[in-house]
Amino acid sequence: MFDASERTPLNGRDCECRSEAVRALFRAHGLRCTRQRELIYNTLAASKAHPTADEIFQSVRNEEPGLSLATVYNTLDAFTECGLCHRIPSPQTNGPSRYDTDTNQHVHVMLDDGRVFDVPDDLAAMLDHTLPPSFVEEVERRLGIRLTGYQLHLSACGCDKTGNPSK
Amino acid sequence: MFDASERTPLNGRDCECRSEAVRALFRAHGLRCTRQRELIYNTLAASKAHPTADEIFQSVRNEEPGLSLATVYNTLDAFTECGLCHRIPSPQTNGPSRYDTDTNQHVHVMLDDGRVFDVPDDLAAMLDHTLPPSFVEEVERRLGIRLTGYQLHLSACGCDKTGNPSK
DNA sequence: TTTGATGCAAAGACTTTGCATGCTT
DNA sequence: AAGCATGCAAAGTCTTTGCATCAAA
Repeated sequence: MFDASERTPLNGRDCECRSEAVRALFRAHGLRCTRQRELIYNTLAASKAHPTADEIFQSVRNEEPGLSLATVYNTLDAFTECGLCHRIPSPQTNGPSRYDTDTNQHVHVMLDDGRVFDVPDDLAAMLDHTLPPSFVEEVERRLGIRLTGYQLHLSACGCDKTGNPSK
Repeated sequence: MFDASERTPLNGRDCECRSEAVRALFRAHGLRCTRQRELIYNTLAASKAHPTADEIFQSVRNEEPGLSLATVYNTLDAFTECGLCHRIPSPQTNGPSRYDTDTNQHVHVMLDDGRVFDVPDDLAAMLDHTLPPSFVEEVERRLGIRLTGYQLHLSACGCDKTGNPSK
């Protein structure tokens, strides 16, 4: 989609020369355009590893040494708030949240070590992704709540070369 | 199952008179029997609200004023470790984990405010709970991991009297 | 008696917030 | 010029850990 490595080598202060597509995306979502936000967005979008706030921070810091971790958190909040990314809470206690610009419904696998993978779409298609409307209605009626979404979480551990669970 | 309110009124220091069933359960799971653990287990098992460590702490503190929050955490870890309960990580950032002695597979609804409900079994039965074996095999093969479990999480918000989403 | 559990306080991981300054609009 | 974003440090929430003491096996 937007690849951090595609940005111009004009690593300067002049924002106007930078990825107009991202800036348009920000405007469309009511976000101000700042250099920090662009870098953070590009880094997040370029990764398939569902990076943590700190991982993004470390990565962007190379190009933007003054960057603050608080800004990364604030920015990711803003993105999440306006639908530009999803926050994936950690399944571990005190584990860091992870972020994903792919806001389409998809299935995540959470590893015991905290990593998160996407299940490839062709595999996910083997599952029935739809909740029966009657189920949704009944749950809402009986629990007095309004369902807003759902997620299938697979749990897993990594494997060694022999295919046996590691760790 | 085990109801805290069913315990004998001998609220004394003599453990031998207390719920032998729970003590047997602990032994069967390789856990030492202590007054604190019994109280914590009974309180957790008596609740359907998926209480947090702190909620359990507050509740047990009435009968066991010396109880430490650290002990509650340590105990819940021990329970979780040996399969006596499940830990439900919070979907919120910095939100407290919740605990559940019902270790059967069941569907949870996570409210935006952090509460967790069980979906009644008769409703959950409307869903197909099984992952196709071919799906599991393919995921394991292509991602190089070993699937250990899965969970369907519904997201929801509470409703006001009119059935409209609240908050 | 040996080993593990408890209580306390301190530390730890992650995230948010207050406030002065600076950049966007 | 007005208002939101940034950076920094401090604070906040939840959880874990070190250590001396105590209870269970």
